[in-house]
Amino acid sequence: MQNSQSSSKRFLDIIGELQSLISEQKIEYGDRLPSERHLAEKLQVSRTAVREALRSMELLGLIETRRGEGTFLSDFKKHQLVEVLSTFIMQQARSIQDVVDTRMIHERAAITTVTENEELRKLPVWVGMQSRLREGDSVFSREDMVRETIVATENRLSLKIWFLLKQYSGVSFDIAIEADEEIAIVHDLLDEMMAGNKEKALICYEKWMDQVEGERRETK
Amino acid sequence: MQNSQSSSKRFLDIIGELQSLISEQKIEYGDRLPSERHLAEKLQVSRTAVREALRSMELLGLIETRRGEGTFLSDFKKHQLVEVLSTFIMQQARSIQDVVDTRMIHERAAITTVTENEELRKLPVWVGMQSRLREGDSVFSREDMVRETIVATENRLSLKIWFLLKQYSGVSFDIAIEADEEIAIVHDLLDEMMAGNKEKALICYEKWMDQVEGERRETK
DNA sequence: TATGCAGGGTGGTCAGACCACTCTGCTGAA
DNA sequence: TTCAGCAGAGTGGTCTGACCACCCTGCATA
Repeated sequence: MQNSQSSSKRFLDIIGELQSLISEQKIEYGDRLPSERHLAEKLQVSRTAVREALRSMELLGLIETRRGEGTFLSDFKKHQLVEVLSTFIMQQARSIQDVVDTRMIHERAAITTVTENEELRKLPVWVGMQSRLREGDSVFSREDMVRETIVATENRLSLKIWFLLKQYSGVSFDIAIEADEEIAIVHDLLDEMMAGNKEKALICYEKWMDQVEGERRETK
Repeated sequence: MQNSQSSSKRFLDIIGELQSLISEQKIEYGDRLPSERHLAEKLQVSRTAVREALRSMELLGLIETRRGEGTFLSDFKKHQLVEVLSTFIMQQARSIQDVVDTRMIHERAAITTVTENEELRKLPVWVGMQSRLREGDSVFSREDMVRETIVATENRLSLKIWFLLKQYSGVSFDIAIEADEEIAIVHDLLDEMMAGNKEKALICYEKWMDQVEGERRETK
C-alpha cells in the first residue's frame, strides 16, 4: 500500500488505527480493548507489530495491561511516563530545583489569574476552604489549596503539568497543615485572593513557600 | 529472578538497562546505539523484547531508528510525542486556548524572573537583541526573543515545557518581525526589563501578545 | 582509475510456539 | 441441593528463527 511512502513507521500507523478504533467504538477510560490477537487479525498485521504499538502506548500511560485479563484504556493517572522521562529529560534539568521552580510558576500564575478575575474570586470553594481551616480540618492539605486554585482557572493543561511536577517534587507536600503559623498564612492568602489584592496574595504565597521550605529542611 | 516481583513489566526493565548503558558508555545525542541483536545478547533477552522497549522510546522521541543504519540517540527536538499526546491527552484540554495560556504562563514567569534579578538584567544578550531590532535583522524572530528570556532564567525544565507548547500553538510563531509597531513594542519590553520595571514589562508583553493575536486572526 | 556488484550488517515484519496468569463453567463430592 | 475444586479457554509475556528491505563497504572487473 502506502508502505513505501510512510516507510518504517508501521507501529505509528497502528497507534493511529487504535486511536480511531477507540473513538469509533466509544471505548472509555477503564474499558477493555480487543485482545492482541484480535487486533492483529483485524488490522491485518502480526501480533508482534500490535504489541510494539501497545507497549509504546503503555509507556505513555495511555493504556494498561494485565496479564491474563487484557488491555485497558488507562485513566491516565498512573504515568510511567513520569519515571522514564525523569531519567532522560530531567537529567537535563539543572536540578530538582528546576522542578520546584516550575511548579511554583504554575501556582503563582493560578493565584494571579484567580485574583484578577472577579468571577473566580466569588467561587464558593474559597469560603469553604476558610471554614475547613478554622475548624482545623485535618484532611485539609497544602495540596488541596493549591490544586483548587489551579482548578479554578479552568486550565486543565496547566493542572496536568502541575500534577506531574508535584509528583516529582512532592516529597512532604501531602502533609496536613498542623502548624498554626502556616494556617494563618494560608488564611491570609485566601483573604487577599478573595479581596483581589494580587501583590499581597503573591507575597503571602512566597511567605508560605519559604516556610514550607524551611520546614522541609528541618525534617531532613 | 525478581520477575515475579516486578511482574510483567520486562520492557520497562529493559528501558532502564538501556538508560544505564547510555550513561555508562557516555553515548551522546546523535550517537549510534548497539544493534538490536547485540543488545538482545548483552541483556540476555530476546530481540522481540528489546524491540518493544526501543519502539516505546522511539515514540517518546528519545531515540531514532533508520533502517539499514541503526538506532540513534535522538537530540530530542523531533518529538512524535507531541503528535501522539495531542490526540490523547490534549483532548482533555479544554481547547487549544489552554496551550496558549500555559505557554504564556511560562513566558510571563521568565520575564518576571529576569526583571527582578539584577544579574540577569545585565546580560549582554539584551543589548545585542536591541541592536538587531534597530538594524532590522530579518532573522530575528519572536521566538528568539522569548526563548532567550527563558534561557536566561536557567530553568531548563521550563524551557523544555515552553518548547513543547510552542510546537502546539506555534502556528505563525516563527514569523520574522516586520511590522514597525511590533518592533517598537518589543523594544519597549526590552527597555523595561533591563530597567527592572516588572509591571511595565509585563504590560508590554500583554500588549505584544494582543497584537500577535490580532495579526493571527487577520491572516486567517 | 572508475564503475558496479556482492556480501554483511541493520532495522522491519512475520508465524508459531510455549509460559504464566485470570476467569469461568462444569463436575463431583458433601 | 450446594459448594469446593478442577479443567479449559482466553489473555498477555516471551522467545525462536526466518525472511525482507535497506545501507554501507570493499573487492573485482571493465
